[in-house]
Amino acid sequence: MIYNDDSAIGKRLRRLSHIIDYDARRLYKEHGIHFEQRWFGVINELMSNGPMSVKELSVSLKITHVSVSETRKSLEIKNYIQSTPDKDDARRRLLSITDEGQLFIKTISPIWGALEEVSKELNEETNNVVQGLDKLDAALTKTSLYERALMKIR
Amino acid sequence: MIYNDDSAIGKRLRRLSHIIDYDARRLYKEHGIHFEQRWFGVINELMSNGPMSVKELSVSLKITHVSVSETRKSLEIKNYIQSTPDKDDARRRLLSITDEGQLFIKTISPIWGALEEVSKELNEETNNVVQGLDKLDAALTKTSLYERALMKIR
DNA sequence: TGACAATATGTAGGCACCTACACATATTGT
DNA sequence: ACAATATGTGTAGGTGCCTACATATTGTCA
Repeated sequence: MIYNDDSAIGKRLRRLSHIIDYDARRLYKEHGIHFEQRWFGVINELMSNGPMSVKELSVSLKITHVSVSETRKSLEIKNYIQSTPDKDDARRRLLSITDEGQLFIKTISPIWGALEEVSKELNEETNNVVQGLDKLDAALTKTSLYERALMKIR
Repeated sequence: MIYNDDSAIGKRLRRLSHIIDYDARRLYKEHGIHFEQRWFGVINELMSNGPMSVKELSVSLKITHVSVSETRKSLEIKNYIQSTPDKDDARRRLLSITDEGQLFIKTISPIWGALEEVSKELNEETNNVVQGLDKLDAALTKTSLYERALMKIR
């Protein structure tokens, strides 16, 4: 008996995300730029929406507040963003891009532009794999893999 | 300017693989079984092909020998597999499943069976997302994301 | 209004993978 | 035959995400 279970999907997802992350990192590196993939979402959101809290970012990026918090820290150390306590709610910190961050964005925008084109190209070459991934996301949101498996076992 | 580059693909891949890994882990856990996702490939290969070396496993699983080596160690600690030096080549270690490993496989096979069904179900609900992922893999193998991006920049 | 629940953020530790490097053993070419 | 090279495996450390837990602040309602 040879199994070919969801790890067939999970495995592919893992492999591809690592390949893409690695190649993107290499691209920045070869251009003499230190850029961490996880920065992208936060920078992009702040760029388009202005100041946002950790929680807000975690919702729109669909990752945990913990990840956002860690990313915030690394971006703040680099001085690309800053965080100020919200006066109306002392629990929240409002993150925003610094002037240095703006400069950094200018530096990397040619790379972002290139990657965006590549993204489109790849999606075309794969018969819209993005749509398939979104369907997978929706399917799992509706009924989780855990629930689905439980039903099969019983 | 709002970018929506390959991180749009990379991000989705990362998110989905984490969701799937987490849910699968939860499934084992709730059945009182400690199972690590990374074990699946190695166990499955050894099950269907008999003893294999670290290198051979890394090739057929399309992961690095380092990952296989780490997985080997954890499976060996659990006493689910054993490794013996190859007499014809002292550099190689041949990995094989132990009797205890066989028993363990019996324990988890209902779960593997369920997950396999779920996998098929999900692939149907997503218009064959697996095919899309394989196309993405092939596209990136032919011309890497790095190369593609370089061409766009110049 | 004051205890209890909800919310926002942070820290510690885990997971599955990776590269860079180190080491031992085999293979090759002159 | 033996130095140079290739191959198999292992360790150290990194990446981006996660859960579980801790802490501080805010909101709620008897």
